[in-house]
Amino acid sequence: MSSNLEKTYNHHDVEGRWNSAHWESLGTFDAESSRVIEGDKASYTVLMPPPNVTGSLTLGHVLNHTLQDIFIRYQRMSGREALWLPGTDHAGIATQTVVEKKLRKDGVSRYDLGRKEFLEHVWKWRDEYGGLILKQLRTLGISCDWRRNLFTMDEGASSAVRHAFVSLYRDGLIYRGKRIINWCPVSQTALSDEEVIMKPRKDKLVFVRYALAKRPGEYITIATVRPETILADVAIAVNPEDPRYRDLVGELAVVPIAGRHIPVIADEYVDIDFGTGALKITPAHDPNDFEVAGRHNLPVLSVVGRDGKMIDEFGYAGLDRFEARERITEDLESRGNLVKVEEYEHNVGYSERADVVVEPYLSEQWFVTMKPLAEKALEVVNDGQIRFHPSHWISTYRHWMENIRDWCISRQLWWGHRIPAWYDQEGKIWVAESYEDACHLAGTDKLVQDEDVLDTWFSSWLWPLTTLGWTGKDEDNKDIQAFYPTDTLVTGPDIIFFWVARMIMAGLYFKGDVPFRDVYFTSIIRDMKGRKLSKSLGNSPDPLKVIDAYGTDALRFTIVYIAPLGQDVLFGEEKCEFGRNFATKIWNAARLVFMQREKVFGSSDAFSDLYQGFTPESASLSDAQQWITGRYQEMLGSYHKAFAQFRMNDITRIVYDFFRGDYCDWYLETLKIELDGERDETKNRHAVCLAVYLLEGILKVLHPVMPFITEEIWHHILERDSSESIAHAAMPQAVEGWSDDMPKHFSSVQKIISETRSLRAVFGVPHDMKASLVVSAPEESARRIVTANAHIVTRMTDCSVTIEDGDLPRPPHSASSVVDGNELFMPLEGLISFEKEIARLEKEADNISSYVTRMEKKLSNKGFVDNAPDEVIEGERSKLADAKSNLGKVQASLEVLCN
RNA sequence: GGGUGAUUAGCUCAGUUGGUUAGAGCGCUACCUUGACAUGGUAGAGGUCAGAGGUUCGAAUCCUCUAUCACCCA
Repeated sequence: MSSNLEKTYNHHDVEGRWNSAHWESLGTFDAESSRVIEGDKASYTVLMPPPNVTGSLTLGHVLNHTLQDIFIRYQRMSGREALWLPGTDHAGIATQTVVEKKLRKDGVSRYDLGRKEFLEHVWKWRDEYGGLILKQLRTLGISCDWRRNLFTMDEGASSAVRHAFVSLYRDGLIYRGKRIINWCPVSQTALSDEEVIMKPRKDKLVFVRYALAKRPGEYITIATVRPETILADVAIAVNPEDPRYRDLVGELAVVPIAGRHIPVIADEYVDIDFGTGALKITPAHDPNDFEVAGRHNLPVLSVVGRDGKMIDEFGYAGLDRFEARERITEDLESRGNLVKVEEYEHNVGYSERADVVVEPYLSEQWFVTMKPLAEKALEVVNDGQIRFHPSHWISTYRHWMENIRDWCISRQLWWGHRIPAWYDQEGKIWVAESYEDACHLAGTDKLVQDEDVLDTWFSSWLWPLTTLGWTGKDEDNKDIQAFYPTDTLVTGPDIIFFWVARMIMAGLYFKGDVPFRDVYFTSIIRDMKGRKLSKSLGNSPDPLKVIDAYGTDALRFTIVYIAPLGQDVLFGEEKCEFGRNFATKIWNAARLVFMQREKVFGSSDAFSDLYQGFTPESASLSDAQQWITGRYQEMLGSYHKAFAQFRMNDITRIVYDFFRGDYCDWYLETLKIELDGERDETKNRHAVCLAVYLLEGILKVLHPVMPFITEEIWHHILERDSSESIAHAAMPQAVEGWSDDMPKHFSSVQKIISETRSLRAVFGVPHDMKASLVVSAPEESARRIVTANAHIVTRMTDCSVTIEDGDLPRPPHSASSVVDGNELFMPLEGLISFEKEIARLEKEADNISSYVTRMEKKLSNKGFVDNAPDEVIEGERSKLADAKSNLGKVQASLEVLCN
């Protein structure tokens, strides 16, 4: 006999036993293209969003990876060749920063070491610490094919990056140009627009007057939040429609401090209502000004350098830009140019990694032309080739795609994929996949490679291809044939532009097909006060500590249960009590079932022989058994439907409700009673088989969410080798029509039990006192059902049960109630103050009669009767009839009591 | 300024195409530890479904406006 479970559930034991190393050594979660190509299995592929190699496990990862694991395990159990592709990304800025910081402690800068030696340090760091996140992910019990783990800097992935760059360049979609880009003065690199976070910031709006060169004593006043860039002004612009300034257009203004003469120009870009309506134009330090300057053929002057310090010729050089701002404001005041200063709150761009204000900076950078890529990528989402869950993200995606700007992909870093572009001695650009190829093209070996590296996302956007072994060079390998396009992508909505959109572009461009079919956007996790989790707030719980305290299964279950599709999640560690309690409940329910199995079956073989061929269809079922089997079928139906609709938290809800509400609270209670009362060995054996059968079904549907505890209990159902896994068991399917055909007798028994318990409680019948219950049922069929289940009613209510036909006069001094047209009486002789019962019945009668009034009004409404569908009207009529009959019975009870 | 979403019990949230006397968990109250489980069981209290209009025989559900909050993009 498979032994019973330990008396108490210990998640450390169970989760230790079925750990990742165990399954990895067995290859349990490895997927093979041969089983798809040569076998007839359908494939199902999930791409892990590569966590940052510098990262450590967060609750966001927990939610995200749990969801991916749920999808992959569900599909694996549903018979598909399920491949989950893991990996990490090299996180250019973050990693380089971490390593530089470490070196700085030893007083060494990357420039001291030189590029080659610095990169050796980074690789060393990565080998030492980069595996942390992967190790932590394994504690989540996730079922990826770890053999295929990929790092974006691996040779295959790097080759793919070079290939992608070269193809895009040759197709004219990559170019190099001098543009205003977002510059991070701390990391000293360019950033893409997406890496800039807009944050509200309080600044001073400074009003400055510029003297007009040809009109002594006259001024034009502008408003700016960046007075330090006045030194780089090349014009003052006004709106051509603005009557205040019309006659000033064409005049020359004198730049304060700098003394330069600049023109007053007219441009529609200027907002008449902002500030004074006159705008200083500083093309080197503002992208919009840059465009204005372009339209008017104005020069471009810079006064802020790479490190955010001034580089002007007017005495501020070397000052930080914010310091210079203060100083210049003071100087403007002393020179009489300062008109006034206003407090001003506006949105300012900060660099994502270093959290400093980005500086618009004019420099030579590499860009990807996005428009042609975006058009196709938008099309496949618009026409449903790729589906978003929840679908409202389509609008955000569309908006971005329709207003897309070119992607700045060069970074002034050392850690990353070096741009495969070389310059010859004339400065001509040669783009090729290798130095040799470039020399060949250029006809010289005197080439110098571009110093910059590519944006990390330039490798991430190839992730659906590189994880399957695409290097850009070969024909499709077997993995690509079998597993591309992938199926489901689970990711946070915060990287919809960074990653999701760009992968779609890359998939279409390089492979001619979408990279995935469904994108599930996860919830964003916040703390109990609704604040974003952040290290600086100290409000992000350490998932490993939560796992230690509550168990992985508990955390996984809880976080999915509380994460509704498309809404933020408020997480507090203590919420995991919910999942932990649920796990304990499962454990204890299984123990009960196994105890009963031990009692009924003598030997392991006897049980296993009967159980292995057992189906509910093959047994003759009691009312309770029919009912629970029907409920099980309904549960399976809604479970699979929820999966098909990506309603992941409903899945946990559906299983939870069935298990607790139906299986434990009702069915297992009746099982105990039936096994106690029944002397028929065959019936008992069938009863146990059904209980185990349903338990096994529950374990299977729960397994994608709680892999550990379900594995453990599954191994106690039959003797199974530790190399076997429930992960490869077949997912149960609902039997068509089962629950429609099954009589629902037990439902009325449940109602009688609940009502009787309620009567006992409301009247305070002492729990240790056996009461008696009289069921007066007018229908013969109802009497039959109650009779058949009388022993269950008795045990579950602590009442002796008498069944009478409907003519029974009310027993004296009885509490009463009505269920499905049957009257329940509970004689309270000598126990209870009757006022209490009278009060209760009066309240009840009030409720019912107000309901009756409403229904009568509704049904006498001509509009309703004429317009509503017949079955609705029928339904309302029968509700009214039921209510009236209940009301009559309650009133009769009242009369009896009052007399 | 443009867009997206939210507002239901003290708290966190369900409520599937309009047709229930609006549900759950946590918390609260009362009672219950002899054999699965107190990380539990049974019963109970608690809601004008943000506000105002509208559509409809009928609105938590559809429409409009308002308020508050959150996020995204300028």
